[in-house]
Amino acid sequence: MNPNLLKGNLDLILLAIIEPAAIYGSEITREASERSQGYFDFKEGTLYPALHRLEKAGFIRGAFQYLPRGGSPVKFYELTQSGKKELGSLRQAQQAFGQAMSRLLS
Amino acid sequence: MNPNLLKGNLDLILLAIIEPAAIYGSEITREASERSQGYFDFKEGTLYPALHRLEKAGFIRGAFQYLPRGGSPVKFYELTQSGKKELGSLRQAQQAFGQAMSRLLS
DNA sequence: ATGAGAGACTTTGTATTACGATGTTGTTAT
DNA sequence: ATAACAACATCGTAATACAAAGTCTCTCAT
Repeated sequence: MNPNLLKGNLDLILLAIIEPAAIYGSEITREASERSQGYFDFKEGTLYPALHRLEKAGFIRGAFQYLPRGGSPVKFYELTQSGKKELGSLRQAQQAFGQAMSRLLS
Repeated sequence: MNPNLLKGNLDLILLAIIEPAAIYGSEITREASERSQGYFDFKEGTLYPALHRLEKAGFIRGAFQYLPRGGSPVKFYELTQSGKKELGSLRQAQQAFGQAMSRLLS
């Protein structure tokens, strides 16, 4: 996979995955891989800095929490109000870009 | 427009525009803008380095040529054989990425 | 109790790339 | 001759995916 194709789309993907319910890091990677039928496989160096970026921007909020199955606490992320707005914007931007691309390539 | 969305797609766009017939720099920008109904507006600092990169990679071949209407000679680019292959690969990669994205976002 | 191991998270450094800004060159018009 | 212009070139910067290495906390077998 061309890494550059992901640029600018990663935030959208992450926000979209977090949107329906709070979820933690590693699960995001699994979810992304599952939903895309194995196409996406986020590396740790990709995922975590991106989550931090989104949290710092105020689009998501993270909190450590213990899992029922035990083990170390994991960091659950959920969308903030501004994150929902951002998700809408990103969806729209992506659609516009896609349209422009398909017009251009046809 | 989010500049990052363009990352990884610029090469595809340029090769696709150059494919049908040899064309020079500024005209590529005009063509891209026209075909995308004004969505794309490549800056010089975006276009020319990208063309150089593609030329260096052997995907396109450039040659200065005079225009009928006079003026300074402009650099016409055309696709090489390997450039046609690359264009095919990029089209395919972009389609796969798009599919993965739509699956993930739906 | 203790050490090994695993799972989740963090951080650092690197390469790529779009882009703004500035400069250069050759041509034409005044 | 000078100015204006179009096309092309180049440099520095910021953003970002990613590989690699490290840390931390808990669990489990010995």
